[in-house]
Amino acid sequence: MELQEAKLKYIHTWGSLATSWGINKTMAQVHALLLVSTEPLSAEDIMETLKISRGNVNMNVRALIDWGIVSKEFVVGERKEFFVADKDIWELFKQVTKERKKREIEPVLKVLEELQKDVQENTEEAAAFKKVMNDLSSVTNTVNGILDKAIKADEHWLLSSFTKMIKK
Amino acid sequence: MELQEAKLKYIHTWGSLATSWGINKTMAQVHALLLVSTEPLSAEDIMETLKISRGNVNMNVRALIDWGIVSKEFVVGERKEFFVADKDIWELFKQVTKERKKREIEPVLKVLEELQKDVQENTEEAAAFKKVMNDLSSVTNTVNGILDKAIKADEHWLLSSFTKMIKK
DNA sequence: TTTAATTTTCAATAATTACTGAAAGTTTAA
DNA sequence: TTAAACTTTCAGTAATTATTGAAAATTAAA
Repeated sequence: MELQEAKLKYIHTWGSLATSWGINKTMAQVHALLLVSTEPLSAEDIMETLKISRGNVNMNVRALIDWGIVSKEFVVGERKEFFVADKDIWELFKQVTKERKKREIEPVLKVLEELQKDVQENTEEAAAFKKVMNDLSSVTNTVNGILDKAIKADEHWLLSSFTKMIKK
Repeated sequence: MELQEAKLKYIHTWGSLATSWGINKTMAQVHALLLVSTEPLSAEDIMETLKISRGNVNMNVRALIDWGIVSKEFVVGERKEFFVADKDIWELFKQVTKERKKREIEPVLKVLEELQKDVQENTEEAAAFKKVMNDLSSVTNTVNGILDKAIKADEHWLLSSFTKMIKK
């Protein structure tokens, strides 16, 4: 397979996979494009390669910057902005984890705790409900703690720790 | 807060949170409803509580069964079907993890490996591309392995192993 | 069998989400 | 300054995804 063909295949595959992860297709494609680019790309470059509008590029690049996985880069002699994606995949994983944790897990914990606290009733049914809320909190907290450690870890450490843990 | 009110609040909150996880809102609400029900529920019960159509109930209950987190239950003297959700939250977490792994992670690995293999070119650019694909595979494989262990673990073991690991 | 109860399917439609493109806003070079 | 280059915004529209509801299929009691 030609390199360019492989790059495009990666970009398009990534776009469709993203959908199942609850991530906007175009956002995933823009990120994929920047990830396999050797050079920083301008809005025009992205528009042309992905065949999307300027507005769409702007919105999605902005979202990627907001997620902390793409940054602006200045190119000498050029007035317009260029964008790059960090090529360190472990960093990428950690950053995405950090953001999803903040956006998608922490709000869950808040609601679960609130619901347990607010029910005063002392019936058996209320106890069962509180237990479910409590168990949900407990599992979510465990996962959250593990993700916290992953975010702070370097890849090698994480891998080796898990290997040890798993062998036990 | 009244117990019934709290249950409804949980059901609705869960529905909106699900959206950000790439999960259908109604599917999440049906599951939440079954999770906080003390009794098995019929399609009618679900229709009334969530104010949705019979077709919608049927499709989403079916999907939940397919995910392995809801099951049919027969009620003596009743001809129609009733549904229940397993109340063990750790089991729920493992089952969801298992399914998402199968549906959303394993296909990624397949594509990444394919793309590395298929590029013959020996330029510097091709090497860079292969490195990105390889790093993506490597991180994904690590995560996949961890999830595999989690799926087989019981909650207490996982929690204590992680605690030990983290303290080190 | 027949028929009534129940479940399933799926075309039509509604709701949601994403995208376009042009106008408004901002920046920088002359 | 001013004007060209560039970026941002957002109302309108397109594309996608979810839901309805009624007809078809299935099941089981009479």
